[in-house]
Amino acid sequence: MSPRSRPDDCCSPPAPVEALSEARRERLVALFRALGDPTRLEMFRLIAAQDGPICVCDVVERFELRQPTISHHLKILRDAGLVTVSRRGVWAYYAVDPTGLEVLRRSPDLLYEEQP
Amino acid sequence: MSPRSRPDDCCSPPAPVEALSEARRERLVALFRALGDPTRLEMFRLIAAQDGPICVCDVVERFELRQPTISHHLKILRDAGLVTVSRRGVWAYYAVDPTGLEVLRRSPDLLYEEQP
DNA sequence: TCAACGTATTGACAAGCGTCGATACGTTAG
DNA sequence: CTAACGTATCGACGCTTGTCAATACGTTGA
Repeated sequence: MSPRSRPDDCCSPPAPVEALSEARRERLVALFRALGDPTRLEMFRLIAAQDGPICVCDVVERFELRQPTISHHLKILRDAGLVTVSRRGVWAYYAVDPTGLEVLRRSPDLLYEEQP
Repeated sequence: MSPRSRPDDCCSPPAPVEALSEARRERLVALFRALGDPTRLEMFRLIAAQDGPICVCDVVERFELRQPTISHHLKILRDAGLVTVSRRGVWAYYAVDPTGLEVLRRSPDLLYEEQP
């Protein structure tokens, strides 16, 4: 029993929420975490603003961070499924991963319910 | 001069990207960071799944975390503009902040360009 | 073959974050 | 008024994360 009466509508049983599948939740978390850093946010915007893939060397030029740090951030964006990398010789080119972008677009709905 | 020739299209100057305003960037970062944690993601889903505001006591019941921790996460969601709180006596009720949800919905576009 | 270069990985360190117990604050029942 | 309760804040503690220097790896020009 409640040790105290509650307002009428305080604890009417809340609507049950189907938990996201482990995989889907982790995917979303990784995506949000990747964009939840100012540097990576701007980095993703830079990559997304290009017509085609952008060379890592150009990314390095745009930020006041050391090359290994840039590489580290790019890996996080890659692991989150937000960008893809392709190589031509020594050079690496990054581009937006349309799949990841689609997940981001649908994320508001994914937050509400499971999706087929 | 480059100490080495590059592939033809390696470093054609990348498209310039207008930096997000400090305020807009911080807002987005806070939003993404707030959702970039499994607990807060599920917490937001729980709140969003309700027809009306949900009592903190019900949120506490749904997670295997201590009440101060729940309160801490709710504050982060609040600061990110994702939820609002209203009080009736001792009880606190949380609900989705439509403004924050709208920012999330528009985030894919916000990533590309400044918005009026 | 070899030296120079672009990129990725490793290891280290400080700062930030998630969690907890303890406690403070405000409200309400008695 | 006072005791009990719901919620928020505080302080502390490991674990994670962002950054760097050093280094490894693979490619390419000579």
